[in-house]
Amino acid sequence: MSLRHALLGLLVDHPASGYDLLKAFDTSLANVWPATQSQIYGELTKLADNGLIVVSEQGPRGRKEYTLTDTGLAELRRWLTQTEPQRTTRSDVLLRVFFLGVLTPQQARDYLAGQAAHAAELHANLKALDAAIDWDDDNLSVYGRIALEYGQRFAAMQQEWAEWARTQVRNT
Amino acid sequence: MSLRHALLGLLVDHPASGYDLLKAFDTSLANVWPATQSQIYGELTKLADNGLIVVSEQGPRGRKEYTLTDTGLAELRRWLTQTEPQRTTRSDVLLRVFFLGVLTPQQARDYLAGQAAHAAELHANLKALDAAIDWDDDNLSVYGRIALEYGQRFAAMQQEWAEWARTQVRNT
DNA sequence: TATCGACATGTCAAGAGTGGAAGGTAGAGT
DNA sequence: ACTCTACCTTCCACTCTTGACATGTCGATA
Repeated sequence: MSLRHALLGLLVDHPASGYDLLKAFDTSLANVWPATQSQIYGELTKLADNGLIVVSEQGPRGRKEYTLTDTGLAELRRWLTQTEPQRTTRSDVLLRVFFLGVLTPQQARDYLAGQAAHAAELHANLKALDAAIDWDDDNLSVYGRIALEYGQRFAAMQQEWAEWARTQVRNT
Repeated sequence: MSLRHALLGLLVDHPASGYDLLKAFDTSLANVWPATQSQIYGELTKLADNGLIVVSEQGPRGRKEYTLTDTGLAELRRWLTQTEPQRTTRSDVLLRVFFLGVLTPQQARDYLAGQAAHAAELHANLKALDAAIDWDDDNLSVYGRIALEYGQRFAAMQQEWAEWARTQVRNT
């Protein structure tokens, strides 16, 4: 249900087409709320049907540019302030940990080492990204920076945890 | 699909009915891979159709106890060693951060403060749970402990991040 | 001028996940 | 004897998500 609001949020700053939004999902939002093309186009149609956005301009190649309506902005604000974020997350990585007992200790350690390596790589990438961006004082920068910081802390935590976990697996 | 393998994993130690498994999902696995009753019963039927589990005993009240087959155990091992965990997670909490700019700085800080409080509460609960459990040296204990440690570190990280983030939001 | 890559949207099938209704039994306590 | 609770399963309707297929146009460049 958040996809709807993610689209509204992206349309706050400037109108955009489904194609534009698709790219936004593939880049900046990819690590937070991935979405496919079919989902985005479908949701945009529904959003327009419900009057939360409108087609403000038609471009070449059938391009339809959507603009947020007042109703849409109000709905976005309502979502942010009146509803609780859903905190039920699924972690495939962690789920597997519960069942590592069916493998040999060596295999279990390999798995954890793999996760540590993956987290380390992600951390390095995010750090580089952070350094590469020229952060301003505007809203987008402030909140983008906060989100990126989350990613970095999360990756660091995962790496440390996986490395620690590896040492906990003894040859029984 | 991970639900399938979660069920196989739970059946490794001992046979269980859908009802038993439902309770397992509601308690220990709730924070890692939540699942509803409809999903579990449906998946068990499919698993049995495919020979990964078998009905080993019929009890009172239509109770069907499932046991893992050799094929099922092999599939679980294959999943753990041959397939990569899916790392695409969705975070509603973080998604909202991207759009806090449409609120007033005060509202944004309130949101972050709420997340910090929530994480603090979760951390305290997990810490208490950790202290309450009498950890052994067996596999279940080792990997259960590792998973719980993840939860604690994650909660702590979220709390620290949210508190830090709150200080980043200035009155512009 | 031909063609290729980026632009741009639509649709469909299948699987995953949610929430609830419906139906029924065994056993424990009053 | 009665009733209540916990036990136990099946089915359904709906939404969300994925992945693939289909279709076509604009603009640059060789």
